[in-house]
Amino acid sequence: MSEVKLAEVSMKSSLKSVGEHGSYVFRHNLKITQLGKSGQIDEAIKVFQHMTHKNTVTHNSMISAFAKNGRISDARQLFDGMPQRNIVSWNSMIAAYLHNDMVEEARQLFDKMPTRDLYSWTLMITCYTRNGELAKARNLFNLLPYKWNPVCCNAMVAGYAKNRQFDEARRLFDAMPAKDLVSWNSMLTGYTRNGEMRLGLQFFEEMTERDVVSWNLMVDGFVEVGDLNSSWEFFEKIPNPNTVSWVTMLCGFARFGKIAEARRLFDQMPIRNVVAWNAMIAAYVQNCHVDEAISLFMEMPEKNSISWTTVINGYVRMGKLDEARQLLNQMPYRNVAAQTAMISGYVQNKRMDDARQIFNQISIRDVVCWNTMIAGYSQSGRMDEALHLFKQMVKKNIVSWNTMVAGYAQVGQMDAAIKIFEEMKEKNIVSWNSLISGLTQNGSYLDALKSFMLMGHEGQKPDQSTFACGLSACAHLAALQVGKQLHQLVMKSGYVTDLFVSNALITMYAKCGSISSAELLFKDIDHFDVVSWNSLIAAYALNGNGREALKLFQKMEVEGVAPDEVTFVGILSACSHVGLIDQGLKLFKCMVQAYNIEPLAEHYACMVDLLGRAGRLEEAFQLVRGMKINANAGIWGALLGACRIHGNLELAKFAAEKLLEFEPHKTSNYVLLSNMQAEAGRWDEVARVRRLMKEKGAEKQPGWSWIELQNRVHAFLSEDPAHPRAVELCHILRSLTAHMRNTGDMPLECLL
DNA sequence: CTAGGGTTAG
Repeated sequence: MSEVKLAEVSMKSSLKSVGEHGSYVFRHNLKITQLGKSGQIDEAIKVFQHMTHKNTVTHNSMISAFAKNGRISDARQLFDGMPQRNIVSWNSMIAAYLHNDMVEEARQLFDKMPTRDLYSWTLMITCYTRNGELAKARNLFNLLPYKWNPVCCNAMVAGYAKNRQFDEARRLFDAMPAKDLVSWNSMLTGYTRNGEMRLGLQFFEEMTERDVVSWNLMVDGFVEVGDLNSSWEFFEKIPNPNTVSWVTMLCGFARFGKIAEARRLFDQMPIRNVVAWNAMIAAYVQNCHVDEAISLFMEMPEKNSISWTTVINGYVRMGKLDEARQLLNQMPYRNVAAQTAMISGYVQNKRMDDARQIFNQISIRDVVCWNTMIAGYSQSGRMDEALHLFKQMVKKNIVSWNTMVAGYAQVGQMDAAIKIFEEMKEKNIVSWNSLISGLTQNGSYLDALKSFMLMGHEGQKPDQSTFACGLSACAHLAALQVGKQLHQLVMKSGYVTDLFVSNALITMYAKCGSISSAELLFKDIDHFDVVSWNSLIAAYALNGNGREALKLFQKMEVEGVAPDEVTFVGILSACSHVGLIDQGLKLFKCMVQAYNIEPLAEHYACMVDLLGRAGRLEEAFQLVRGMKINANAGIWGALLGACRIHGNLELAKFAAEKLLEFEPHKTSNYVLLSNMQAEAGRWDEVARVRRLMKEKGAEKQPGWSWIELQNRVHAFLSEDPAHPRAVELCHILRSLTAHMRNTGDMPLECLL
């Protein structure tokens, strides 16, 4: 009721202004609309602010101008502060949200608005279909009194078609009493944008009337599926190609590296607008011709913010950060996209302080900008700063959440990662993969597999990354049966050809001791990479088949595949396991001299192990002392182990002390040292080590063990009374230990 | 001033 009155008042006031200042207001309203459409938002604001008389239409025009330039919060502020609102004001604000992908806000406004018209309903239907909520869109559509209005109907057809509901779209399309060109093109868009070019072509031939949009859709559709020949064939047949047609074809060439063809098109174009110039510059940037991009940028008559952003991105891609920064500084109206490109450049080069400086300059930041910054901090391991920004963010999207999960996982803070993951309202495949890969990388293999299962229950299908992580977890658990099941799933899913997956499969079979399956898989791979070779080499090394590992290494050299640092970790450990001391030393030398690979801590650990096992402790120690890099726990652990075997107490003490600097909480290190002291009868030292252990707060870490039974992985915590069959288990274990003692097989813990 | 297809470029 009150709204009707309000509308009347608004009507009266606008009639009044027509009388007194009519042409003045009308002129300026039009100006605002034009400036808004052409991207000159600052000019539009100036006109708005200087107007002496404004009416509701003035405000509505300004809302649309803001919306078209991404200034959604300004639009809303204006909407909220308007003296009077009519139905167009509401519709314009809903449209503003729709065009800025803020479907939820649009819906809230739609629910609140006092009266609705055809515009409102059509807007909302589009909102729902953009969000994939087709049922809700259809419900609205069915309620409409004027649903056979072609505009409204087209919105529904387009919604179905874009969401691959071709049958529903077609049914509605066929039922339409009055079809226009947009109706036909709406259907066609569904096919071409979804890569269904067979159906698209069929439909295109059915069309009684076509315009340049229809043709452009076909050209772009063929580009999308990588069929450049058909694309070109259609492009040449377009009766009156417009700039969009030319640019679409140009981009098609650029995407497939045909830069000369793209340039030829650019030169032949009858009209070159800013978009065309930008497309050509982007074509050069995509194909790493930054110099050409720059010279074209200099030449172009009129530059917009996209032109600047493209060349800045070009420099960033080539790692020329200073040049990029210079351009950014020269840019007349710096926008978020350009600034974000710069931030992303700094982030990639771990220059977080420079990135932060740019970030702080930006007044209105978008999600991408925030996410880039957060990703930068998490990739640098600065999770506190990442979290600080994350909490400050008002509008987070799924990428923001995923970045945090991955960041915490990377620095080993899995509790924090899980907490963020569980707080997520919406999860996608990346969210799950971040969690599962985090669990795998941090040694929680069982939880990784559990999450893999849970993901399936929640309706998310695994992709190549999920499979690679799941298989890696199986490898570490030596869970052959579960691994085989994953293999089955991989084959059904069609990811068998993925190199990461194939390599993970090889490693899984190898670590589960099924070396023949690993070999079989290796033979089946079409295009292997160095990782495939490494996987099988490591497989042989792990299974004590050092000679086979070395043979494979030779074969790899014969086939011209350059080994990398991981390859050498594999073959050096193979040599160590089999006791090929001289061979190992030779290969180590060869790695440095012939392959120019700087030895990593892992390589030194292998060498220490190799020399240590052979009793050449002094040599091993000299090797460690001569290293350019810092020693790590692996190296000192290997040395300590060797000292243990050969009873060198002095060196053991030294190695143990170093080792405890890295792993002060690991009980087994103290136990090893204490046992050695005990064997030597140094009881005072034994007591000292025990004391040290208490001081450092090292506690006995519960040992997890696992076993596969009937295709399920069962986990056991040592001294776990909670296990339903603990008593039974202990009984069996005791008899097994006794049996092993009798037969001479010593259980592991008796060796310590 | 607000709604449907196409807007190709960052």
